[in-house]
Amino acid sequence: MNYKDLADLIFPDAKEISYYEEKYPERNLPEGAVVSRFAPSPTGFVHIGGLYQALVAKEMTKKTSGVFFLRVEDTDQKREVENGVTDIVNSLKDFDMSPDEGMISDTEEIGNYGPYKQSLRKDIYQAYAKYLLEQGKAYPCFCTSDEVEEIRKKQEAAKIRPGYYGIWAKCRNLTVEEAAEKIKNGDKYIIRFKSQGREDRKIKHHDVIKGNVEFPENDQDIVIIKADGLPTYHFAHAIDDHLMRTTLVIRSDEWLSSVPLHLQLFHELGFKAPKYAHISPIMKNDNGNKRKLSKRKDPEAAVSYYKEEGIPVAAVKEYLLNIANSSFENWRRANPDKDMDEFDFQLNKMSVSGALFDMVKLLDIGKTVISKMTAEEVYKNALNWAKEYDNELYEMLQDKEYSLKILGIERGNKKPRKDIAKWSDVKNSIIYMYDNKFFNNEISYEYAKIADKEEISKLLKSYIEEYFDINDDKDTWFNKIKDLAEKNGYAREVKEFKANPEAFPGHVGDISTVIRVALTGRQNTPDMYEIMEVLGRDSVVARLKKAMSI
RNA sequence: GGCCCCUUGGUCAAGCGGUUAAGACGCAGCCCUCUCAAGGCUGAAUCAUGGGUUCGAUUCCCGUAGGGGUCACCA
Repeated sequence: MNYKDLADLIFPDAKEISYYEEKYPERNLPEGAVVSRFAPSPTGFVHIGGLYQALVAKEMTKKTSGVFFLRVEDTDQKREVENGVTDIVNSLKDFDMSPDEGMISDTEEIGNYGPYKQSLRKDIYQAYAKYLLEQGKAYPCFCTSDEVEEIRKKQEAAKIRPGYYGIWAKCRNLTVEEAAEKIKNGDKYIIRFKSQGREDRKIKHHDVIKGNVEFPENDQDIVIIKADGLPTYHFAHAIDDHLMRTTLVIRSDEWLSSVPLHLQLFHELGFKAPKYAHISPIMKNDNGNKRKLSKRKDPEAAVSYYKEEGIPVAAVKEYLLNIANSSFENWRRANPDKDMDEFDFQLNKMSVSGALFDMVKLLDIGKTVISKMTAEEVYKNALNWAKEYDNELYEMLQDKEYSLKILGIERGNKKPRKDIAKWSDVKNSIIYMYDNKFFNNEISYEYAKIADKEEISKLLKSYIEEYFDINDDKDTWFNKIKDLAEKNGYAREVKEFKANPEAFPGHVGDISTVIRVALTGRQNTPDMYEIMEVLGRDSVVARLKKAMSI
């Protein structure tokens, strides 16, 4: 009995690997095209770090006219979550990052290199496991988890490196006959890789982001096929990224220390290894310590959070791109109106250490992004968001024509208004413009310098009766407010007041504040002239009269 | 603990043997201004630490400290 016989005994039905090698040929792509992927596990919501990786992969493939595909790594059925795949697909879609190839729904996929769901690739992994078995590069291991645990305890007690390797790898030296007998006996087993590595030798590796790194060789006989017949991550990674012809593996840097193993696997399998780019995770400050953004503790770790909060998709992507290549923001300043895809993304410019997540900066980008949109675009996005997350806003926006006018205030000019960072800000910034909201809500008129009720009433009455005309142009309109100020003993100009503050009870700005508060219930608003224009004569008068009556 | 990686203002960071050590967010002040948001200007604030190497170290080397990762039939 030889290795081949043992392999046949274990995987009698597996195909020859040449079948798969022919089925998934080299891709026919232009020189330098990058094939990369996003390969998450469907274990819950998509993490912002995942989106970050996907964005980087997408940038690299787009830049080189390559292929970006989505592969679902569902080899751990215990951890799998309902709708896991759908969540992943939808999250990518939400950020306009759908893959060129791979899963496009829970069950559908596009592309010629599938299946793109690992649980559907069992026969492929087994074929390659059989191939390794035939060559004596893998072997069945009959150790129970208790036994493996036992070994580890001994190692710990003796203070030696833990693991299943060398002399500790009990099943490694079982003869083919012994193994076959156990199998025929019905003993449970898994398949291990028979490592030829030596811990006292180093391997050098160049990571596209981390640069040159040096590790001891891998000498662990890691599991490649689990008891359920599915592969472990390491084995699946080697098989899939080879067969799917991945040229660049972009993944979180927690994988960096597995590189020696992966390289070894590629080598023993006769595959050409891809390039690796290990990305530093996005961190968070937790009582002075940096830690990864955590699914459990940090709501902002979930990409769904950004959708719920209404943070614009473009803002999230630009922020992420900014973390990835800090030169992006300089480029953005120089090219405020270009599409972010025109930025020349450089993988090797990525930071080797993890960045702290900065919500304040993200929101600042959000403000800029929204300030550059047309009223129509703001309307569309806000409506879209409100439909799902804010009924009241959704109702308000039903009057499209009027909403557009409000959203158009101080927009589209050279220095557009920059006060909305996310869609959930919209309601608060426009609600007072709707008469049905304004008159039906309790208004707390908080005046500032001029706070005497009689004085306010007098001023407002005078303004309505003697000055206010909805048809005035802006200069006339403001001159009239100045007239109003002057007539009542206030300084006509702010400068005049500042030069001689004792001479006046206040100035034109204070008068404006009185009108503004009466008109909107707020001390701070966008340009009051535009507000009056949008509100229209009747509403302005009604509002001012209401304020007088209180 | 072993192995590996990292360390420039509060944050993201440029830098790659000689610089007044960019820029952005945030912060403070001023200007503009009918308020606010912006915008303009100005400012405070950084090379973890100890040794080397060198005419000269933020930059190169070693140590120390701190941080992160990894050591599963999880990915």
